[in-house]
Amino acid sequence: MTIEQELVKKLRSSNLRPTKQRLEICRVLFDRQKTFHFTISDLAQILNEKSKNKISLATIYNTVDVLKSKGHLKEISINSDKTFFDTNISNHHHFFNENTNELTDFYDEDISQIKIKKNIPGKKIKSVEVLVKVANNN
Amino acid sequence: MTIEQELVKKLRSSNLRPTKQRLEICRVLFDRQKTFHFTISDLAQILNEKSKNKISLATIYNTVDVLKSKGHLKEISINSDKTFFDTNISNHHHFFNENTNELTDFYDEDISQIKIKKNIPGKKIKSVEVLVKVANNN
DNA sequence: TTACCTGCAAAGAGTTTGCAGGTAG
DNA sequence: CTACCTGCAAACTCTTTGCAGGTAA
Repeated sequence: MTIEQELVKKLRSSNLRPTKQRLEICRVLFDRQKTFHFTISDLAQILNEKSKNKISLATIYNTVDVLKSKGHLKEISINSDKTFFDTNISNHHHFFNENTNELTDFYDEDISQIKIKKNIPGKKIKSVEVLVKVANNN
Repeated sequence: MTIEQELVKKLRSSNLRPTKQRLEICRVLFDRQKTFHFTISDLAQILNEKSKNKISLATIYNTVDVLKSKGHLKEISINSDKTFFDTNISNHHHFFNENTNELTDFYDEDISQIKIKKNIPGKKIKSVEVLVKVANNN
């Protein structure tokens, strides 16, 4: 399957018609090697630089929200004025660089096995995410 | 030391004069047995119910921000439209109940020891926080 | 008295919504 | 052709700021 076909499939599986705006958004998000951490304004800026015909913020918000609700994007739990998203939807963890506000992924193999010894009656664990905040040594 | 004196001390150590508005805020935050997780609007609502003379939102934001910057409150990393704070400033972890949006603390003793095997050159680890999302079984 | 504080309202920033015109199927 | 989609602007929510009058020390 070509990348373009995969993008169309992602959109269709989200009940979204593959319009040219949405395909452009999906290319930025998913046609890349490394996972991508972004805010809506990051994404809007990249889209504006890439193509001359600007895509409305409303369309970007709408598309990202639907992709997230369908599990193609993950929202990252970082308190910030803006909402962060991640194209890596697997269960993984983050370094948050307090000096630059940059996020870096890390995986279960980079951390000792986590076992939660306390449980909440009637509740099921949905995810376990570790956020490691780092900063310059000085 | 009486509780009232402790509140005054907290404010003074934050370079804030103990005005009646700020004392009222501090009473809600710190004069309690269990730790308190809240958003600014939670706090404002409690303050408004408690006393008839309403405290301005600006004052609440300002006071909470200073208390946080001085280490008397902690900001919790949860992606939400609102910012969450915690009166428990020790290093600890959270359950986040996706059904009710409620937070519960848990401590190092409730989780296996966490060892980060990957490190970032030139950076020092400031904190390691685990967020466990839970939801109803159905 | 002087520096700091409060409340209000206005301003900002991020996000959502309503609607008229446009496009995929 | 019809249902869905887009862009724009207005609306909304949370948070910050400016300022005139008030209060702690």
